[in-house]
Amino acid sequence: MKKKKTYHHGNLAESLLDAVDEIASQFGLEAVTLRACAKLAGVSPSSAFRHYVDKRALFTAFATRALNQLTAAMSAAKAIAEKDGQDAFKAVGIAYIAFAIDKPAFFRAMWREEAIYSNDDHYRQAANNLSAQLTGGFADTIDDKDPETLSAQELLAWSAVHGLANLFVDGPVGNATPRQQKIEKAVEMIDALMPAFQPSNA
Amino acid sequence: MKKKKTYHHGNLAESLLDAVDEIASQFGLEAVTLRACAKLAGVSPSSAFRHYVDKRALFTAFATRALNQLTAAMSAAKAIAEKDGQDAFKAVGIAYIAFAIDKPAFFRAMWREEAIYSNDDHYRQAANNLSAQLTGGFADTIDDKDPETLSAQELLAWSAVHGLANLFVDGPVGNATPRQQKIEKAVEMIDALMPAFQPSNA
DNA sequence: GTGCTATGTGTACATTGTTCACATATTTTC
DNA sequence: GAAAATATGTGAACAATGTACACATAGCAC
Repeated sequence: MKKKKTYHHGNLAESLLDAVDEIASQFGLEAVTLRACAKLAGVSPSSAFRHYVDKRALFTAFATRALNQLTAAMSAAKAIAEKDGQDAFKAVGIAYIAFAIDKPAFFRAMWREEAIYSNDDHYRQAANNLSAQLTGGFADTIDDKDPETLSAQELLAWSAVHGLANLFVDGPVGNATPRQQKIEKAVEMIDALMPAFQPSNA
Repeated sequence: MKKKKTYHHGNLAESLLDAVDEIASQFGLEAVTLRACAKLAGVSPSSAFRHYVDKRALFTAFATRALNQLTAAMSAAKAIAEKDGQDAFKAVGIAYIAFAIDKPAFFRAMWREEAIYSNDDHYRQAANNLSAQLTGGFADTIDDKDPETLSAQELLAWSAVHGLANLFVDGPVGNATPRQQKIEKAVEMIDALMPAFQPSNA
């Protein structure tokens, strides 16, 4: 039940992502260094390049993973809300913001345009899925859809949620505020947003 | 009319900010290196430390400057809108998003929590001013105000605008879209938001 | 002028991303 | 099952970067 002390690691690509996860969680994204990741995975620095062409490629994979985690969290929140007969969008929006609050480094990693290859296929796919999950309550199709085709209301919904998440994580809002109060602020904001989604305003 | 070839530079602190500006504009934030800035300012690398304790401090100063530029742009847009009898918030919101589109590196620099000292006094002040300028149309006081005290509607307004700006700059929205279309999208989004600000929804 | 302080220089060092020739494991092929 | 081919990990090296420090030079106070 130990590490098989084999020369080959067996699952290094994943392990490196776990290392990014670990270091980013504890010390922030800026502290994530290739060498530290390699060390955490118990492997020499240069071995990372067998699995990722770049540090940037590693970050891209990590961003993709984070996007998928957030999408899953939203999906779970939606399922619960629907079962309880509550507003699905509200639940999904709160899940989005809560994720940003709880895992700021992950949230930052998802959108670091200059530090990832944002036209990577897997990354794009994950971003599309996230977009579809968030705006799913609005459109007829929950299918995977391109963020370019969002309606004004869908774009508004995403923007508001995404914006508050960013203001909490990287902005001057709620810096010294405990988590619970931030969530309440988020609920208030989404409540204030609801009138924009009345059928009469379509 | 040349550089006075004096041993002392005379205005290095500012010149270094100009260098960040220049490099970030041309090659992005990630390309900004202390040594490159020093070279651009015509000075040795170590001299930068006489004016900024850190690279991070330099970035903080640059972020502050960028915040003030954005605040000024919003202020100008507001003045024009008021003179023309147009909706002030809409004009200010568009100015915010347009700034992000036109100067993405500057916009990113403003909110890089992990790369700046976000509790620096000047930075905080600039962020407060920006907050006040954006939400000025809502509150009774346009005075400098703490972002913590924003109402739900003010927070919604900022979140929506900030969110779309971020989606354009670092997100999957509008990647291949020409500037003008992004602006139109922004106008649509803000239009969709307006019902949330009706007095009946206060 | 003589100091005092502010500002810029040059050298040096540790850390980082990355490369490359080499070593070792795994898989394929006969 | 041996040999060949391929995949995966290693170690030493390099250039670039942020930063420290002892020193040089400028500007100012008296």
